[in-house]
Amino acid sequence: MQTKIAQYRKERKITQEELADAVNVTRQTIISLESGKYKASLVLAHKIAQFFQVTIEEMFIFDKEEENL
Amino acid sequence: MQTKIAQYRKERKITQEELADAVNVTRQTIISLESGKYKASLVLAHKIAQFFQVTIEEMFIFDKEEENL
DNA sequence: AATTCATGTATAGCTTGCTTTACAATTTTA
DNA sequence: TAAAATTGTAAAGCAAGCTATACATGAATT
Repeated sequence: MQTKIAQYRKERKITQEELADAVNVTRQTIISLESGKYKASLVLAHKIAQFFQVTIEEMFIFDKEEENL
Repeated sequence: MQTKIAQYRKERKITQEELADAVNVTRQTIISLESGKYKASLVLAHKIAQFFQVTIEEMFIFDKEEENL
């Protein structure tokens, strides 16, 4: 899974810490998500997408093993 | 968090087992999601939403503690 | 009434998301 | 260039998602 978190964050000139605070997780969590170390939970994904005013599907890009069809 | 999994599943006359097989988890997992025992992972949420041809946001309803605003 | 199908409960165990802390490296700014 | 801000790495530990298995209940069909 890839995410556009870093991209959107930089576009809007928001630091990892600001984002972390906004969605109520630690900076470590943001770093790990951005670097692909692990995947966000559904609720966190929702919070992040909402913060950037986009849908979850727009923010997180699933790859083929993660699809059904 | 609430989900429309059971609702959509019944509407389309799909059994828990069929859904479980379709998204590659056990029936237990579907039961637990439907009964609110725990929340789906992002990838599983995506698979389920995709199976029913809806967005994640349409399938999963977040409550206020899970929002930012 | 007996069988079958769909749903539900319970539990032990593995994996992974997330936290916390501490420290290192890189970039920015004064 | 020195200080400050931002990003990164590492590791131990807790909590939660998910599996696997086994058994119970209820509805539907014959």
